[in-house]
Amino acid sequence: MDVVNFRILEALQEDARMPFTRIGQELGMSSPAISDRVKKMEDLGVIRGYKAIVDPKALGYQFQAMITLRAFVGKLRPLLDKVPQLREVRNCYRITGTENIIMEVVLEDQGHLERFIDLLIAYGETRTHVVLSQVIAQNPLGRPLAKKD
Amino acid sequence: MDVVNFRILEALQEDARMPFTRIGQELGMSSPAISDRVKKMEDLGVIRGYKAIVDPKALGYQFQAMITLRAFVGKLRPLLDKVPQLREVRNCYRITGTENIIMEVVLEDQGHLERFIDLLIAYGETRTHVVLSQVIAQNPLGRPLAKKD
DNA sequence: CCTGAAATAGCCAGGTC
DNA sequence: GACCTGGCTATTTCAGG
Repeated sequence: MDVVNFRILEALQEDARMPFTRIGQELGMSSPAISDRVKKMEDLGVIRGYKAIVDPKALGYQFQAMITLRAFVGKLRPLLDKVPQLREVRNCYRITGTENIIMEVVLEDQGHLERFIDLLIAYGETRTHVVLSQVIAQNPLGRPLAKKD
Repeated sequence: MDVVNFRILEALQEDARMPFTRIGQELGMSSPAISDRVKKMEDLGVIRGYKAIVDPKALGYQFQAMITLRAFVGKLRPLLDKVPQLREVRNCYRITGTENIIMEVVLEDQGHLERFIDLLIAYGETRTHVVLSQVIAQNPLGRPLAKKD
């Protein structure tokens, strides 16, 4: 993980479909060299995949929300098993603090939001924060300053 | 936005580098047809880009955290202006509720976490939740059920 | 939306430092 | 080990229908 790899990561986080030839041009390298490095980063788990970023609003999801949940005793495990089946959940984290879980969800309308919360209250006490706007979205990960290869 | 477009979105959310030829094969269409549809979805803002998904741990970020912040009076605007400059912030949302802001951050170590919180307390009251594990990561967006094209 | 051709890009040797 | 070049294959892109 030298500086070249971080330049490659930077490019691919900005546009995952950018051709290796062009990345190579900007770095003064050939495309096989880039390809080798990318494959190695994929194998090492540094690169976990490539995803299209889709706008929920454009698909008809009127609301986005952050929901924290404090699980009832014995209900955390069942919830963790349930969450992967919920299409509304885009991201879900186990966290420290009085709440156990925080998830980012997309909802089609008010009724959908209500039904979703109803579903959750079987597992714990929830707190819902409707998203007003996204200030930063998928900011690329840079090189850790403390990192000494 | 018909069912074909949603199939394409599904594929590209799973792997943004999947060739259009292969997507076309699975849908019984030619690659130019896929290309046209993708370009149209990009122009409409449905597809906002393509990003490599990078593992923070593999880069040397030891902590990930969700931080909520309740801004002091007159401090929300300055914070919103500041946030885009912070490399630690991967996502940041304005939300409803007693807190105004929630952000997802990556930190290199304990000291980094401390410095970052110190920076934030100039703007408001913070609550930090260290991420223990990510239960769901970047779950693909599906077709809204209520959507009637 | 298709086909078919042209331009690009990715990929597999083999060779160099 | 990391990189380059050359040639082959795959993919994208562009035209016309």
